[in-house]
Amino acid sequence: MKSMTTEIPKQYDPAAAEAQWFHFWESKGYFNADPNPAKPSHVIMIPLPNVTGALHMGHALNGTLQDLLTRWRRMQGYEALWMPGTDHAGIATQSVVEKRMLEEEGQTRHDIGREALVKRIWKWKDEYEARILSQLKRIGASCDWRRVRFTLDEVCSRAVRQTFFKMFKDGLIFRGKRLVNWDTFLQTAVADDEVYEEEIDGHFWTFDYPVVDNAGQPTSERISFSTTRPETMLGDTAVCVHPTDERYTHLIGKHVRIPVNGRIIPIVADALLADKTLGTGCVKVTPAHDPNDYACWNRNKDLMGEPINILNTDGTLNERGGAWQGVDRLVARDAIVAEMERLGHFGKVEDRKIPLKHSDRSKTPVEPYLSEQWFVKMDTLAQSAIDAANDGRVTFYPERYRQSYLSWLGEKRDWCISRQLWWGHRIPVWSNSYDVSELNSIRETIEQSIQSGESCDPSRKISYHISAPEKGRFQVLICFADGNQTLEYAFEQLGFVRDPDVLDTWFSSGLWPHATLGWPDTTHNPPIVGQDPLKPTGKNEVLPYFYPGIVLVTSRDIITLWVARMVLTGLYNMGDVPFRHVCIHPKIQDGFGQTMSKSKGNGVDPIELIEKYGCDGMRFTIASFAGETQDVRLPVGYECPHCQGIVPQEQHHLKFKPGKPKIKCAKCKKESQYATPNYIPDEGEPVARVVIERFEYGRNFCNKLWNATRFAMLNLEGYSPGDVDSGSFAIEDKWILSRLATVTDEVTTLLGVYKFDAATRSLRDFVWNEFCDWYLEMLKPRLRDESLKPAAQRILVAVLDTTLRLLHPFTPFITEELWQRLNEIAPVRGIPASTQASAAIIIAPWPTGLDHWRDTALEARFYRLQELIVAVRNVRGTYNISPAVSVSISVRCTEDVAADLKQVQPQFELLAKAALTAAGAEVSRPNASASFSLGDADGYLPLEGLVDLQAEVARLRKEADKLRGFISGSEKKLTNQSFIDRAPAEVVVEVRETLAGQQKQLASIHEAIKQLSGC
RNA sequence: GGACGAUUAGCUCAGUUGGUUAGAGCGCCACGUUGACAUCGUGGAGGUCGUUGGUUCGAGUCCAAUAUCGUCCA
Repeated sequence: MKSMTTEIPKQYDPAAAEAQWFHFWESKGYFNADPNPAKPSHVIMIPLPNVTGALHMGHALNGTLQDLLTRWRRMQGYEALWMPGTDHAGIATQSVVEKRMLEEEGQTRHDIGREALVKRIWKWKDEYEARILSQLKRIGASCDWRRVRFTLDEVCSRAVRQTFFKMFKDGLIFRGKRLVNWDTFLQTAVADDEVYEEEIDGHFWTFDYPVVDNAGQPTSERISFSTTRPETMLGDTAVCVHPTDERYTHLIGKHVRIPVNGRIIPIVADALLADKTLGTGCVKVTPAHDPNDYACWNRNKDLMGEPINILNTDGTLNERGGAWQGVDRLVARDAIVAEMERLGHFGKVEDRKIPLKHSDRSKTPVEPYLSEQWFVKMDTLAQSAIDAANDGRVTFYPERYRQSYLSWLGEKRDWCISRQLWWGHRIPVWSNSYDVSELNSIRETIEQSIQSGESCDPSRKISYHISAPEKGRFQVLICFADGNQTLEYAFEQLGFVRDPDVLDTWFSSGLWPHATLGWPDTTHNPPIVGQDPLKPTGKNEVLPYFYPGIVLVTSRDIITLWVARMVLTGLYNMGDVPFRHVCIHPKIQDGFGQTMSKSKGNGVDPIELIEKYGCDGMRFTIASFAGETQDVRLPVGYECPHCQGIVPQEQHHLKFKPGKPKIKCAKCKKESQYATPNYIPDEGEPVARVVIERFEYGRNFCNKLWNATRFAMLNLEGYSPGDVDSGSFAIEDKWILSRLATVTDEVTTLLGVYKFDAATRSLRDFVWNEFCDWYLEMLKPRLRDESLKPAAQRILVAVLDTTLRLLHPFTPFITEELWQRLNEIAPVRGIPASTQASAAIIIAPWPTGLDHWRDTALEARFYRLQELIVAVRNVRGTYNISPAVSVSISVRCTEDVAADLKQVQPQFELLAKAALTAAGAEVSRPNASASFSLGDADGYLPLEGLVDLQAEVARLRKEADKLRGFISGSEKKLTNQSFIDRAPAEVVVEVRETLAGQQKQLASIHEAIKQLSGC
């Protein structure tokens, strides 16, 4: 047993502990959560990371907080489930894979086809999912790994299919037109977050259109407008002026003729689109190719007629282009300018910088393009989610984020759910069109098919919609519920074709909270890795036990995209919200205030920091960031591989440059390659690795904790468990127990409202500034005294035990390591009565019921002692007295303070290297002594030969000056009649008392100055 | 353009309902390797709280305006 204590190394080795204990926890099944009627459940659904790439520090923060909460609740006795998984992330992933394919093989998706592309993306997904999950494990994530899900897996797919079917049947899904960002190079729509804006050199042309009379003949008037895209005039459906623009009011309702194609279009008034103060005040309206124009068209549909699409998918003009059909839009642009000039409708042209949206994938300009899309009707769904936040079923932390959630939902804009991609959940709708004469026969065919086959309830397998006839034809849309492949095939034989589009990624991730629990399956529990075949339960016990969850932990940018969708789909499918709390945490930025992201190339891999600072050090630091207000800025550095000097990251280091740029160390002047997501360093080449010095905060804290425990263990020789009579507690025992009780209460409360930063500070201050700096120091003499040692050991072990448990959610690995070591030396511990400690800290109970230790009066008394000791140290510092030299001190003070002082007399030597010679009201000032005053206690240090009279007087005068400042502030208040009259009585009393104390203190200092100066 | 947040010590950040002349970590200065810890200890220097105006007996804290930065939505 004794050998154990001497083996403990001086420094904590994070890598060893991390490898050992993660495996231990997982193999013991401590992460697993299963329905258990004896316990309340606590559920957190991970904000599923995209499989596009590896995780960065933003994810590490998110994961750390969820793990912290999960471990905390688990210790509190909850059946704590943290559900892991990843998102297929439609366009993002497909685009990464396509890009790589193009770079490495020169192939596009059209070269290899849908099936082959999807197969490749699955391969990519497998690789990155594995990487992501292993990163999460490295940060200590105590997810129930048996339950890991993927949005395209069987379980999630069933939920998607069922939700779509239900919505289709309920009439919530419809087809509609919408402007999308069209990539003419890749010939696909791209999402808003896949485009970036870039200024290009362009032109700003001014033309005019002739106003025509009712017969379509030109009048003498013309109306001028300017544009950067003249070719779109082929698709104009109106020109627009401001309704109060006097230049044009007489023209509103009249028409103009487009000179290049002769089409007659109306002049409309729209206050939102036209701006009197800009240019001519008149604009052309091309709803099919401009979002603002499209919005205008929506407001003025009746006046304009249908939007006119002039483009083919490859960016050439279509049949609406007339003479320019088949010509690329940019070539046509110049031709049309020339034609307008020839016809005499050209005004002028000027050069201008034009902000233009580009596709992130092809780097080519995108065209706004009107196309057919699928939508979900949002009115009632959005309202249900609004109600849930308004009536408190869903609460936001911090509260202000409720606003962005509500205002976004309040718009109730229909949700466009189709994407022209191959990677994702394919829309389960088949369509075909028929001549009106076939209407009855096709309806009959469908009805007959529904009745056929062995499937039970016909209304649950098929839902169809027949459109209103147009030009003698109508369209039939059929949505099949999951598991009707035979019917799908049968209808394909009839010529029905499945929609090629896939669903928006958020459609599936929005179902995450209930889909992962097996919904809509009511007869089986969701599958679990390692439990095969499924245990036949006859019902799904997991879903009702774990739904609804408790808290969603995420960052603010997906409140609308994801949080709102989960709430409304949860209400729609389950009839209840998916979680009660939404905890919004800060975003991680680099040293320049830019949010960390893969595309910016400024992301830092948490693994790099874990290897440098230890997982617990990383976690503790990151938890200390997670407050309610600010985002977190992390200045990054590169550690020179030659001399370990730190080169601060500069912005140019983040920009992608071809080749392998080097970084130069300012210290040793050597160059080296550096770690960046932009390239892989050469094999065997020395690399400057990423460091973030702020993480030393957590690493140092862990080392401190390690050594405090090490100290305890080195002093546990001969430890025996046993009861400790609280009557025998020394003042420092009572103090540390009172502080421990207070901190336990604080941390518990703070975690409950997701104030991780404050909880972390509270713990650090307690461990470092109270437990280590004061308590352990004061305990040293007792641990050397054989008669006092047994009780001191028991209290020390008990305090340490509780402290480790409080820290476990923050720093799981080091606390488990120390707990296990403590279990070998002191398995039975606790005060006043001792009990057998838990076999692992991860399942140890969270500290509760310590309130009876709290004693604020005692804490105040102890604070007076600390002040005294600090004052002595201050004097020592001033005179530069060597720590080897002991001084003596006498204190003039009240008898209460004297009694406390005498109790801690032995520690004075250790804490201030001062021998307390006398304490009490009768103590007088010795000659040639330095002194200090605390108001109700004055200390004297005889420093024969050490005291420099002049220096001491100067020091005291400085003190006195400072006091006078305080005093005049207090006096000023008390002589202010309005203060006396209007301030609350207790505040006035407080100021009076403060003033009295300050005056007393000043008097003591004056006395000392008087004596020293001998007058 | 709208909404929200931030602006406090050289750096990164706390500061709960307005109440002594504002705190922490890092960095800096001085001293110190005393058997838990130099990833350490002790002491110290250093901010008037972006700017302007207002409310109040009293403002870092509340209100208004303004500047700058960040984020989301247009």
